[in-house]
Amino acid sequence: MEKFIIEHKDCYIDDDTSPHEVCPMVLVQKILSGKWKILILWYLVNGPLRFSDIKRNLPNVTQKMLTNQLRSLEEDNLIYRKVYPVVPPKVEYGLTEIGNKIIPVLKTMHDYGQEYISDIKNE
Amino acid sequence: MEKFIIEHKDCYIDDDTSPHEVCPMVLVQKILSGKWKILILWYLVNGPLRFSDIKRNLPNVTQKMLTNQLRSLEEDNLIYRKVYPVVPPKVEYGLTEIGNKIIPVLKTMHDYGQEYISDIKNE
DNA sequence: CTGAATCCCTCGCGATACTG
DNA sequence: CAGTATCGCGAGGGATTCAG
Repeated sequence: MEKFIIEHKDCYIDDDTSPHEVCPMVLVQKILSGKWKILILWYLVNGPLRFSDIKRNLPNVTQKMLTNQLRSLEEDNLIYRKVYPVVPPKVEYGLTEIGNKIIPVLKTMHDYGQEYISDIKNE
Repeated sequence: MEKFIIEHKDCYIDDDTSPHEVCPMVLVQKILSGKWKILILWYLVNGPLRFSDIKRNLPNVTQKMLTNQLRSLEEDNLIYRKVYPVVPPKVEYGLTEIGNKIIPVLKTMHDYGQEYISDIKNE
């Protein structure tokens, strides 16, 4: 919970009894904030991938940003990072247990995105 | 679709047949990017609210930012803005039709947030 | 009450180059 | 292949003031 010292006053939506409680929505907002986070997660749904695999499918991300976002997701325990001591280096990223639990969120997002697109087109 | 001229190359996840197609996940990412968006939407789930009502429950947001985020959500057609010609001014914000469709996403997010919190606590 | 207008600054993000 | 290291820009965000 280190990173998520969230002031309860950030959000009065969940009228939690205890003060200084974490608001779930604020938490999710923080976890998913970042230009490439949900795309990375979405891409890992089908199984672990190597760094280059992820990068290949997110052509507009720079190495720095990809590393950055992966580290952040790793800190939040959504993904794991496994280094194979081989040469050339091989690093694998995959969803953790708690990372897998976010899949429904991603799926719902994807459904909404498609619905949004078709709704707009039909105007 | 004005705002969402999304290069297909941003995302190879949905292997759409047509090039320059919009990736649903990129779309959702753009729609929800912003520090207060999902909190505002989540708060409007229970019905329309006045500006001051929203502000009261998001104590750390400034007037400028709240206005800013509301305008953005309005541009994306997620919320409507209704001005009552009275004095003092009364402005009401509520979910549009396409805004209502995002509720499942918010609910799933909220569930995940709670699960995340309890999982962390049990470590 | 609900804004708009300013000023200002952090930091997210990108471009580029270098390493084991 | 999978990273670090630097530099720097610009947007996102915050504090304050003014207005209808």
